[in-house]
Amino acid sequence: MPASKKKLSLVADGRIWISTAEGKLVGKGRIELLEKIKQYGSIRQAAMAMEMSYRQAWQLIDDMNTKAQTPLVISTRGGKGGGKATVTEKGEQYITLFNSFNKKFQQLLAQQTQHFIF
Amino acid sequence: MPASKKKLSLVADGRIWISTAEGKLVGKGRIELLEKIKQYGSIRQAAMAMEMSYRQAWQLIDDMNTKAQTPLVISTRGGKGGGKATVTEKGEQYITLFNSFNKKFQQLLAQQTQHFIF
DNA sequence: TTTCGTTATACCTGTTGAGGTATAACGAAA
DNA sequence: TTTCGTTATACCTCAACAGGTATAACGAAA
Repeated sequence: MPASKKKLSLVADGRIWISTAEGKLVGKGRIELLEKIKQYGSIRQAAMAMEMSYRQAWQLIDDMNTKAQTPLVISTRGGKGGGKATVTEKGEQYITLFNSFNKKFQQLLAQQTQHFIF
Repeated sequence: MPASKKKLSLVADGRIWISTAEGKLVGKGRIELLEKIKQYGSIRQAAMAMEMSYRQAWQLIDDMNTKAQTPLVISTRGGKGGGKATVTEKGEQYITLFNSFNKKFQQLLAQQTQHFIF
């Protein structure tokens, strides 16, 4: 088989998220951010772990807290350690909800990709 | 219920496409474009029907034809009517393939959205 | 050989949004 | 009251991209 006619492999791909009427609430990146905040207790450290600027992380959190009725992340500044951030119970719920949704989606992608093999 | 606490309705949302190693091959918009070309036999008229510039439509088609081994659209210029465009058999196959994939995806979204009602 | 509507392609420009930098605010602990 | 690391927020800039405009190429029909 010549290089110019190398077999074309097709892959089912996509992205998912959970929306409110105001638009996107949580997707893969935001959920990962929540998980890192839960792990480190700090927005800054979570951002660093994801190789994302603090500014960007903060904006994502602010957007989530604005769109959801209940804050998903609560943060305080000053004091020991300079400040901290914690994921609320509601935030945990979204993590669980999205991961379950995403698992089913990944299964669909894998299944469909199989169908693309002629 | 005060307006500030209006019930938050969550929706499972997302986008899907079929990729090659070179990246995105076809998604919702491109498939719709193929269908319009099939309908009108003209890139320009298909673009107009989708309220898209000819330029953009042409770029999408060129990208599809480049990434797929076989052209999905064949076009000729000059002659009666100024030129024309037809969707190839391969193009038709992608329309069918994607629409089937998309149907299952839409079912997943609907099903998941049900789960979001607490 | 002129007309016509389309395909094909080059070029230019404004915008928007991603991202960095800078700095104020904060409060517990020392 | 000083220190410290974080949260919170303003500001600026540059590149990438979307999108329009312009124009060449084309060939059947009149």
